[in-house]
Amino acid sequence: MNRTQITAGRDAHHRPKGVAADELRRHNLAAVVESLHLHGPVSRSELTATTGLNRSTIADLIGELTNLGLVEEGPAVAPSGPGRPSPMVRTRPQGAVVLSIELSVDSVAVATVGLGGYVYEQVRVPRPRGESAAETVEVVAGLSGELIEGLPADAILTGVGVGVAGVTRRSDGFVPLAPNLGWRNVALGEMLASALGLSDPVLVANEADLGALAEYRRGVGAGVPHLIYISGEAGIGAGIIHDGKPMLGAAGYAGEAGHTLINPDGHLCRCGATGCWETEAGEAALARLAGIPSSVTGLGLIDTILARANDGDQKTLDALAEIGRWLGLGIGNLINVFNPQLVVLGGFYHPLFPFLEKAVFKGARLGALDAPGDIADITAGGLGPDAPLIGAAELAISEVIADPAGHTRARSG
Amino acid sequence: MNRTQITAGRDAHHRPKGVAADELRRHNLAAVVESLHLHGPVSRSELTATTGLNRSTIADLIGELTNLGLVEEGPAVAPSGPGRPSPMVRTRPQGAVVLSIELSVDSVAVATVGLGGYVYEQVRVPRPRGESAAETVEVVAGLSGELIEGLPADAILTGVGVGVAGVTRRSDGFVPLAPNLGWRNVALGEMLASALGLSDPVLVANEADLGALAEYRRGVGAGVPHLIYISGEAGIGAGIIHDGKPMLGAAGYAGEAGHTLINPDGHLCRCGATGCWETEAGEAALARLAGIPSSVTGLGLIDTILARANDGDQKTLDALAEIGRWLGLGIGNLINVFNPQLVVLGGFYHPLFPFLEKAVFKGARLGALDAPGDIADITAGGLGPDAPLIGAAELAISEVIADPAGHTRARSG
DNA sequence: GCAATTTGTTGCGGGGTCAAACATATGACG
DNA sequence: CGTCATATGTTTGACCCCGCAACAAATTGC
Repeated sequence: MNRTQITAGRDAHHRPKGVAADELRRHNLAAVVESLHLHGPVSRSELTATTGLNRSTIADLIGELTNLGLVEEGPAVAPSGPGRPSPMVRTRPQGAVVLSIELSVDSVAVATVGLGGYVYEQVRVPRPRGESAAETVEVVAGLSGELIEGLPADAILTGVGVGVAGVTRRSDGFVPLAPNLGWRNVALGEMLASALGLSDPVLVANEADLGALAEYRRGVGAGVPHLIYISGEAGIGAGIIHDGKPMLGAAGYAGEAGHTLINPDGHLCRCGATGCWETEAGEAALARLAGIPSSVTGLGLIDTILARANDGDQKTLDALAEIGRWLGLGIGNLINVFNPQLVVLGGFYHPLFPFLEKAVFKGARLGALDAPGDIADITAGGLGPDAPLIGAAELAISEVIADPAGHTRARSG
Repeated sequence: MNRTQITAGRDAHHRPKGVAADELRRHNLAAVVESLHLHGPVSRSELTATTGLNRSTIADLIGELTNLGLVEEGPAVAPSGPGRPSPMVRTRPQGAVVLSIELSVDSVAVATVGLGGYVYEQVRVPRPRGESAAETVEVVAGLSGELIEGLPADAILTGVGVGVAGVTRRSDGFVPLAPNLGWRNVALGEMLASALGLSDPVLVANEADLGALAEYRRGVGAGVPHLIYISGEAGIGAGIIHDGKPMLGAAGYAGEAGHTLINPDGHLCRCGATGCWETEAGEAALARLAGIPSSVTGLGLIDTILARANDGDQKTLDALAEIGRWLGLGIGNLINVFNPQLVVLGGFYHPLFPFLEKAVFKGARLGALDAPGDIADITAGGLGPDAPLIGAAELAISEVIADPAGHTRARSG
């Protein structure tokens, strides 16, 4: 038995911060806006119930939000029982509109989205593999300009969200590595900001992370606080929502699951290693197993596979089962490590899911620890190919939600 | 181009909560106590600087904490320059003492720890493999009684923290599965609560999760908000700190990395699968490769290995290199997926680290994506074998920190 | 011993929420 | 069709919490 004072670690620079009263107001405004943004119009009295705040406080908050142009009150709906009807509160989409951009391997998409999730307009155009960052940015800037032109006169643009198929640094929108786009060390945030000519901040994030955010907020995973989104494009990426918040890691590179080792005796990967998850379960593996030349990629490949599978072509079905098996094994690993409630499949796994499903479940069960009754569900995404685009909008809108007063005040001054 | 309203998901039951003024006070009290608990005594003026709160507010907070018996002020230390000296503030250990318990495969340990990390007493006794939960609980309850007897008269016991080498459900301390202890469906929390005869809540958590917490709060990872702790006992477990908070997953089973697939052509695992991480890098693999009979386990095995390695026995060194290689490959996978700043090795990897280090780094580099300059560091733990025990204390003390006033009020009424 | 400096202390004011009283709008009932 | 019960918006006052400013106290340096 000993008796000692444990000394605190040397490099301990985390110091808890105090909080003043204005922080409280900001939090409560955010709670109201978030509730309306995610769950749509509700009556005032429902808001008091869900937030736990007092009637008078809610009235005050809604008053401020109305003045900010973010919220408006409609006529009361007839309640079920007696009592004074409570007016419906809803977001005012034009009060905060964001531009959302998705840069995928085979296409780029742009949308204008208002608070509450109102999509004003949306375009997607193909992108040739190998196009440079500068070229892609130019295309996107052109589309963006058109969409912004098309907005109503009273719409207030408050931010830009960008999803890109690569490793991103969120602090400044720098993309050190996007192997499937063929980009390296691209200052994407800056490039887009100057090409768009907007004063608004440009928030850049990884495509899979945004897919996860979108499916969590508006897709099959709505309200499921622990989920993983698997994005199958040229490579494999994962986006993780943990306890309702995006899990990004120290530098924002979390979820780079494509190059985790799963089969030391497997195939050689472009990354130099052998048996990465994406060499066994990715697009290239699918083409290889299905006997389709590697020159056929992206949508062309998936359409071919899908057509053959629907025709009952055995070689294709076998290839899909093998891909599904490896996909499932990798998912089992992620389930063990993250303990999610739900795994959502996006990218090209989405259209192929009916043919993958059985093998995926089998593979995942094999790997996942048998904590009884707690196996996560696996499903195809609810938003289809637009998940990352919607996620990019949500990313930008989150800034408004986090500080409704501050955000709107900043652009009037 | 289309024009639609995205509908929010059907099952969306997350509703943001509002916050009142008392929540603010609680937060600020917690900030002060946490700062003192983690970083030791500081002057009042330093507290105003680190928390960002006003002088008068800090005075008020310290006054309340002093009345609660959680904090005391000492004489002022001579400052460097001119000006009125500021009194030192420190935790009052006896104001909140917790009992911490660790149930490992080969030993059990008990300690009494006061606020600020003051260890009153600490015992560790061997545990025979195969001992039942009831037997282990009885042993632990006996030790706990002695340690509680030995506390000063004015010490106030506020909680119990338990670390156990198995899958745990935090809500009620239930252990559905602890394969390395040979336990299944054990209501450990309830058993300990009644055996100890204390009214305090018993918080049960996974050993690796607590190791991570301990190393983050008081070990080599102090202040490093993104770290992974790898616990090598009979199996392998991982505890994850993400953004300064334990990452537990939906049901608290996150980090069960031992049974992730890493080598489909590897050895058969007790879990029924083939090529799990722990069959390639765990204790059993070490014994197998070093040519030591499987009857030798735990400390006996490690001591033997260590002795032979120190003698320069080539077979043992080769075995360690092979273990280290697989350990590194698995760590590389975790790095890709979590993007931590630091990986801390605990359990039997701790004493063996000098012999594993080279192979571990090599293996981890192989798997980890080459985002330049962002490779996580890998190191042996700073707290040695007691990390989970310290973590269990931190877990229980966290309850006091989170709500200093509420917690102490509860036990006077 | 006096000025400069830093910090504790005290009193006041403002922001934010809550509780209670009052006003208003609806349904139910005779 | 009027009254009552019910639910909810509105207004007012109170309380809590924090920041600010003025003042008091304790130390250094000259």
